[in-house]
Amino acid sequence: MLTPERHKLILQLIKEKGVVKIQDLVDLTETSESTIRRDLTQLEEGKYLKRIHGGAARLQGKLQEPSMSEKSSKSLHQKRQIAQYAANLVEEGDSIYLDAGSTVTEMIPFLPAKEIVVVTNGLMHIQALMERNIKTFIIGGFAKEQTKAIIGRGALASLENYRFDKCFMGVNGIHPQFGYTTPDQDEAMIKQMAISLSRESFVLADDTKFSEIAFAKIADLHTAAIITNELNEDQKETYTSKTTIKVVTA
Amino acid sequence: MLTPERHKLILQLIKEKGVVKIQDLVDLTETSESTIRRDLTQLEEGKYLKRIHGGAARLQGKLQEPSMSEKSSKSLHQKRQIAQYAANLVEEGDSIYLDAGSTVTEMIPFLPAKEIVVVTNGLMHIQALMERNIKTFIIGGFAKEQTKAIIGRGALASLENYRFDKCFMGVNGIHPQFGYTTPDQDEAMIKQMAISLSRESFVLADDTKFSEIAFAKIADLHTAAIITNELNEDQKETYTSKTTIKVVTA
DNA sequence: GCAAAAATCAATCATTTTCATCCAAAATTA
DNA sequence: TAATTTTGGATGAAAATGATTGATTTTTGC
Repeated sequence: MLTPERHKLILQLIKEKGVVKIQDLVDLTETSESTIRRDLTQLEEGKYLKRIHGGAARLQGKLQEPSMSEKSSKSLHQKRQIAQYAANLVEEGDSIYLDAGSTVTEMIPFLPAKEIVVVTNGLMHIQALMERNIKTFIIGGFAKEQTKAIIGRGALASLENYRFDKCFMGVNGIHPQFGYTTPDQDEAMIKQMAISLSRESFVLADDTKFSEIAFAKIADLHTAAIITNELNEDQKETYTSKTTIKVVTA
Repeated sequence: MLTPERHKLILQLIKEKGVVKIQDLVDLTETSESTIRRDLTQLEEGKYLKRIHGGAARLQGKLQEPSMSEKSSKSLHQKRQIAQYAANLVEEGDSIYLDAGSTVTEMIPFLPAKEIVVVTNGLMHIQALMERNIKTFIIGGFAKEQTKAIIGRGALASLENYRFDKCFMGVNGIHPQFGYTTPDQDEAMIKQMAISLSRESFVLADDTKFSEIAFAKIADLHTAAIITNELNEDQKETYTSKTTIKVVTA
């Protein structure tokens, strides 16, 4: 049984029954426990389910509020610093792409409102963008609940119609060898496409993010910068040495 | 039986009956007394129940059911009635289009969740649809702030890729001569296109809505129904005489 | 009311199940 | 063919489980 088939089956079972046991999945798919475990790990990384001892469970609807721990923490402050730096890169008249993701959302309050056009696949961004009266386009496609992102074949086709001066990407992690990474292949494809449609690409990464499906090998980023902070000299070396990208400390 | 399943079962039983005996839980879950005791200890720590000698009991004190606040306005009640009627028209396996608008939003809680696919241009719908785990696609295009609708050339192009079994339209008004009306030409075009892509079309209109740019002449609706209520006999005559549409009173 | 009997309890331990990790074989791709 | 990806099995660690023990609480019989 092929990987996408198994994933689909697992998700369907979880949707129906709420929980599913690993052994049942092994029997059903006629594969090994190892394989099912890998599947579950991947699906959990993509925020499609929650692993529990003995199997997996549907994760309940709302993502919990950002807990105090995180809200007040250094992490948020960092995110905002980076976001502000990134937003200042946008010039009046620019057409930009904003990737789905919480770090990118933080950019919106700092964007120059006049005369810019924003295209996004992030449902979370829409409200904030409209409140600032920014001309906003959303790409069409499948709405993924967990990340509030538009993904899928349709989304790729929809995205193809645009060109951007700059695009801004969130990442789940940065891997020295594989580039910027995100756990979900579908989201990775969208990111890749957006980068290819953009004159300049920027990756927003706070240093908590410093490994899964690479959505852009560093070589694919023609003109790009990792916008981050508190990167130590070793890390800087690692990334800058591989290509011509800039590492900016906000 | 997996731990979360047992926990869920225990909580459900306690919710229903107020108290539950350990031995009953042992029999029901086919596990050992030790396991149930551990479960109860954990659930008590999480403040989900109170342990008592021989079992566990619901803890009183807090969460009350939703208050009176919501269920007054007659208009809302009407809208909901209509919405519920419309939602019942959707069958499992249907692919449907939901037009942007508050009346249509009301349909979502009543939709059969299984196996349906929803396409929409209504940003307001997305959250509710995703919460119900309904496969949701949004069309791409310009995000209009006032109505939280996706519109424009891009939206039309995006919409073209779909076909629907049924589509559900909100309207601003109904005009005897011009048909269903909406004030915005862009939105009207989207509506018209959706109707042309759909095997059956339904218009949701409470009687406060019974005249600007017609988005669909009655003749354009092949198979369609106005779903409304408290329509008087004169009005009924006016609309039914013009074409084969049905007027349904919810 | 009181003591014996019964039931329930927390704590501990051995067993079983599940887990992450590693490695080699198979399958797929270049 | 070589290189990469996917798979399945093996390993020891970690977690969950079930039985046992003796203490504590409740019930029973008087």
